[in-house]
Amino acid sequence: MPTRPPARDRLLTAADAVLFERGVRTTPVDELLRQADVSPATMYAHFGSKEALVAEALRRRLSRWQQVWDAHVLAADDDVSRLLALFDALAAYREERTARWCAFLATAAEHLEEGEVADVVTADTALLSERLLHLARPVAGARAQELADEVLLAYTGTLASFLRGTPDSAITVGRRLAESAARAHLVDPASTTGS
Amino acid sequence: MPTRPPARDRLLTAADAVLFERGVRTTPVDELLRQADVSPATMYAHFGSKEALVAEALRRRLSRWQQVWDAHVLAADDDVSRLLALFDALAAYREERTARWCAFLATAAEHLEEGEVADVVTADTALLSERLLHLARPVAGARAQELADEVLLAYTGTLASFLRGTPDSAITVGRRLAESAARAHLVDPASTTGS
DNA sequence: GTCTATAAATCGATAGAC
DNA sequence: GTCTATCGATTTATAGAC
Repeated sequence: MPTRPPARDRLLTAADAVLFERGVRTTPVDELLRQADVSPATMYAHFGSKEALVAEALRRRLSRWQQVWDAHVLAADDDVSRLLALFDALAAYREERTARWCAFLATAAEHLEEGEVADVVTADTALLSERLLHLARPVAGARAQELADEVLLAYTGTLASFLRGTPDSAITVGRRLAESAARAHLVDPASTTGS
Repeated sequence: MPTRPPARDRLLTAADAVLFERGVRTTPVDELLRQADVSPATMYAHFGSKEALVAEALRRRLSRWQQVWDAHVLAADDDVSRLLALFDALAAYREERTARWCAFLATAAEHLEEGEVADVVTADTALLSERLLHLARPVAGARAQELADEVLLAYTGTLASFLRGTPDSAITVGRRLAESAARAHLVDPASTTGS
């Protein structure tokens, strides 16, 4: 018979499930403790603060998200598809993890202060910027930065669209927008200068 | 000599200045009272709750934003420019009012519950959807809905990009993305069917 | 209409025992 | 490592006087 996971894991599981659906600031520590069936003292023994628990949950999210994105980039078979794999990965990721919109942007919106949590949010943006620039290079050459900026904005727009009550169609629209941008760079002769 | 504005106006001014820069939930009523130099009792006599004050501040924002957008649409002199005036209006609006990203999306992100506040957020999205569909009609004809969706997503992406620390370049990138989408529809013969 | 003072509730974190 | 009980701070909202 299956052993019950340790308190630390139960806390992280509960945090991941509730925090980014109900909101980080909106969810009291109490709620996490109830869902994980853990006492306050145990939680503070493991993490030291709510902030630290949130940061650890976010780091796990970022790590998993990176994996999913990687897999979809590898599965794609041409340069444009690899660039747009971001949107396919998003669709897949949203099926395995629940979140109202984007855990990182949501946390950025709620936490102005600097600290451990803000660092993970920054790391997410850095990951997106670097990888998109890399993936845009074969498509747009010397103008890769421009294209990467456009794809990141379309991706960010897709995520924020969920706040407007838009259903999954936002992924389709965002992908289409990014595809238009990619094609615009493909037919542009100046863009292949650096390839 | 200038008469001091009544307490109600001072409260709304302070709310507009602080609430959407520091965050609605993050800003205590106390802070607004101090900035407006108004006592708690007076505030609750006028508005009844923090929620109601926030809602009124948001309604004023929406009203002013609509004015600015209108002016930029009227100033534009062709169909594509009128559609993209949204981004020029945003640039202008951001110079006269301070906000971390978008007052409406930020409020949507912080408030899950239904109520007065959520209604204003919904009204903002409805305003954008309806007007963009109208403005996209002359450009994309029967495919106006597709184009309107794309422009709204690019706009939403521009706003949310501010959370990533992107400076004003987000407006430029978003506008470029929307322009690509518009041009893609212009050269598409199927899109003018309904014009 | 506006004030001072305080109630009432919520929430993050700790003390001390097992 | 984990628990029960509680502290201390913060925050929304109200009571009662002027």
